[in-house]
Amino acid sequence: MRLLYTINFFMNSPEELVDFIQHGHQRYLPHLSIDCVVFGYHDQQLKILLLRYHGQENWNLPGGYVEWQEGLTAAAHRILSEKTQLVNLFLQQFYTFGDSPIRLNRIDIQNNHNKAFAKANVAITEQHWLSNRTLSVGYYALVDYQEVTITPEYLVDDYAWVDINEVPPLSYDHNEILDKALLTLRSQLYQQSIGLNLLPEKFTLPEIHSLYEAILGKQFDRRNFRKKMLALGVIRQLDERRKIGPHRSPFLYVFDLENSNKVLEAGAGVAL
Amino acid sequence: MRLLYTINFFMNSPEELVDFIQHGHQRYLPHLSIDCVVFGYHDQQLKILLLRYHGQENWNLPGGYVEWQEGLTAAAHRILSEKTQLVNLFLQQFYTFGDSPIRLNRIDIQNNHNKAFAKANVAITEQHWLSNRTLSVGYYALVDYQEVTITPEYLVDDYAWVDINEVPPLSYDHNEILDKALLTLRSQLYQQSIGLNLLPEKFTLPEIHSLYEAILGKQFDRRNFRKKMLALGVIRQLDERRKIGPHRSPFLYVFDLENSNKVLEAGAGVAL
DNA sequence: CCAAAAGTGTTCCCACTACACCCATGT
DNA sequence: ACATGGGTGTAGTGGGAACACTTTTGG
Repeated sequence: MRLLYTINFFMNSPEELVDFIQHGHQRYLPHLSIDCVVFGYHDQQLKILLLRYHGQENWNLPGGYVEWQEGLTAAAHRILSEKTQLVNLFLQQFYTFGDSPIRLNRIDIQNNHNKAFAKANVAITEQHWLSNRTLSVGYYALVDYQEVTITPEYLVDDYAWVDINEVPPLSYDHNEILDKALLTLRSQLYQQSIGLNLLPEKFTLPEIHSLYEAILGKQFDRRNFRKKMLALGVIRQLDERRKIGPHRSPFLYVFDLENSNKVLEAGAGVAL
Repeated sequence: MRLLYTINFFMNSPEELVDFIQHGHQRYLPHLSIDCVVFGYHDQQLKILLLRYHGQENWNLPGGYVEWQEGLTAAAHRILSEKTQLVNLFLQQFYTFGDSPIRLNRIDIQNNHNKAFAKANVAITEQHWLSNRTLSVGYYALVDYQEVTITPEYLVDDYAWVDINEVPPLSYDHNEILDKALLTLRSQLYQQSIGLNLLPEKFTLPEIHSLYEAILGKQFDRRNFRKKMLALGVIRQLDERRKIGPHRSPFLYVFDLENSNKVLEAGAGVAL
């Protein structure tokens, strides 16, 4: 059962924004952020969620800061729920970024922030906490595309789901973060119950088939794919069908959680 | 060719220690550390390097802080070279730890530090930079056990190579870090040229066979193991043998770097 | 000659691949 | 009836697992 809550937002008024800029250093750890690569699936395409902040040209991954007394994983969940209203997401840490030039040199960051935060009428100086060098912990999330309701924050001018094959240049090193997330997702595809979070509870074989093709960027034989998924025991066929218009009704399947967990334990897990 | 350099040390005098405690916050990013799990192989056992700091009962993983203008990967290499004198190590980031109680609550840390730094005669207050909440980025390293020369820092009372099956309770959440490192190592064993860094340049089949058994904690059939390694193309048999006393002389093998790289590119890489 | 360790080949089975025709449904 | 998409089985192949005897060497 997936639970959907409506949660409290983050910065949805000019006052909250100014408070964030002026007092954020009292609330958040400096030098550390979290960036989330949110994968969604729709229309046979694998997409990611991008945000564009006020005054910036480039798109960004949704991200945020860690509170002083907050666990890292908890922070990732909070940040994501602030952007998507989804909780109980599948969320996986995959790498911490601290090498690219943008993460060593703070000039561009200061510049960017000044544009983004122009709405607040508060200048971000070189000494300001937001101008600090910041390392970023990358998490990827998997969401059921149709259940996500994006409620942009005050600072977010625009958001978009974009196909992973048509991702524009992003701010900072976010393209690099995305690339690594995608690599990780692909390598973990058969070890984690990936589809569980990208598909509705009941789905058809063609649906999960297309999903795997979209994620891995290649094609699979229908018959062999079904055999493999059943042999691995990650999905189970139901005795129901779905009506899909003027065509034969496909069977419905569900993820077999008991078996999936066994598969997970067997495959040692971690990758790079 | 592996290169061994002697590098500059870190804290090898009371003066440097006091300087570190008093002025470290000017040199290092706060709230962030790096911990390294150094795997070494000897006597058919997989071991890790542990340090014990002055005044502490428990053992620690070698670790350190990131300089303000230093890349994260560079910091990991620097920290490790300060402890082992080895450079050009295989070093792999595997997870960032920020959830366990010790990483949320700074009391114990302050307490520990006061014992450890007693040598310096400088009290670590609750406001001191070393008492801050600290997240840690985990790296694991693989070293050729016989080439490592440990030169303990001033603060390090003792060091030890301990079998991974006999690891005592460590400080902070270091046992958790070790567990995750080991999981990662195991899952990446056939994708990375792991053995390259744990064995001498030329090695016998029984040697690499025992290494794999030690890492994975289970046994493999000699004949099948050889077939698999040769089929994967990661090792190549030489026309030399090694004298090993009153027994048949085993052939020597080397890693086939050309082929290993191909294998690496093929296998998507990342895991967690 | 003996003890200890290394070298080597075959069989079996399962998992993955390739491949094409029939069925169901709504218009 | 037909167009569209879904469902299904078989044969071949290659890689992994199981398995035991012979050879080398120094003492």
